[in-house]
Amino acid sequence: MSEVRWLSAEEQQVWRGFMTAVTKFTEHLDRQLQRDSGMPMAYYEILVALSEAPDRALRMSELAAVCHSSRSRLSHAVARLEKEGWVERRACASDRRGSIAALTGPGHTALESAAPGHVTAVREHLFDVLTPEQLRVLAEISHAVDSGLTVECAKAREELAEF
Amino acid sequence: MSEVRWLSAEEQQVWRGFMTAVTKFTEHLDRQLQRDSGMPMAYYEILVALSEAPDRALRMSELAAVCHSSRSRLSHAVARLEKEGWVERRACASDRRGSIAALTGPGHTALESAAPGHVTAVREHLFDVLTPEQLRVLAEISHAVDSGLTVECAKAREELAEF
DNA sequence: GCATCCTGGTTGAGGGTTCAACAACAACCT
DNA sequence: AGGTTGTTGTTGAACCCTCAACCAGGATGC
Repeated sequence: MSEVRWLSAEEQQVWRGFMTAVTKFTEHLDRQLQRDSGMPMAYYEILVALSEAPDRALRMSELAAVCHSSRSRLSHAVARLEKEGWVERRACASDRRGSIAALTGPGHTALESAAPGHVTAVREHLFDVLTPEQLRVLAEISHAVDSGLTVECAKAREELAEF
Repeated sequence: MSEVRWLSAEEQQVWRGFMTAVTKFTEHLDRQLQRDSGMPMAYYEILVALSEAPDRALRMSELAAVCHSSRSRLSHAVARLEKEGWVERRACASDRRGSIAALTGPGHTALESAAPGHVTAVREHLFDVLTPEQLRVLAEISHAVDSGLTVECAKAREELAEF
């Protein structure tokens, strides 16, 4: 084990500022969606993913990949969305293990009525407060962080594969 | 009500990339801390806040403000931390409603043993993957988003005050 | 064919968060 | 003093997520 590379004072400031902003931002979006449309953001994203898929339907595992969600989480979520009448489950023809989640009519309606408020919140609190240059860099940053984590996952898989 | 300003294709790309990165990043940190130290990140931040306070103690409401947490959440969290033996509650001398949360010895030890792993994860997946210029802009962005939300809160309070 | 392993999906328990309701106290005003 | 209002903190129910365990079904090897 090598020495821990602690954060400098400036780094701590950036770090805390970043976490504060992200926390407040996502909490704001989540609360807006919950209050105005009765669904958490994770569920909104499931509906969006389904609405954009061919036939508005996806296999559970594909849906999980698109939403960056665990299979377990998705299973619970779809159960809840099904009870709400927004999604229905179908059997998968080609693989009898498979389960297909499909957006229903009411589900599509719910999504359409939730979208304006959500998009407005995103625009007002993200796009409206940033300059084009900051947005450009934000895209870079997101990409860098994301691939940093993807590399991490690949490394973890490699380590597992060593045995 | 005016028209909804929908996101353009480029904006959607930035938005989704950003959310993906943030989600994966925070989930990674949370999992690391939970796995290696048995606490979620929210609890780590409570311990940090206490450790930096005079006498390693803070009133619940101040602690909530520092941690950007609701009073309810903090109350539940401190109850759990107390059961763990990491925090203890004391009465507040100047205000009999008040409750003071204080870091215990074991709590400080737990924090010290959790810190290296957490800081390392933050460094590896945030600071190491960004250029100094990107970090500078990230600080700007965080500040802009944060004050955008703070303005929002002030506006909400004003509206309430109109009645 | 069949044993083994892997994948897709679900389930239940445990824990964290939110929200609304509440109790206790402080502050203020008359 | 006494009533009203505001603040502090807690509680319980409902909900969501995580983790580990599990079942069913495909895939691979012999």
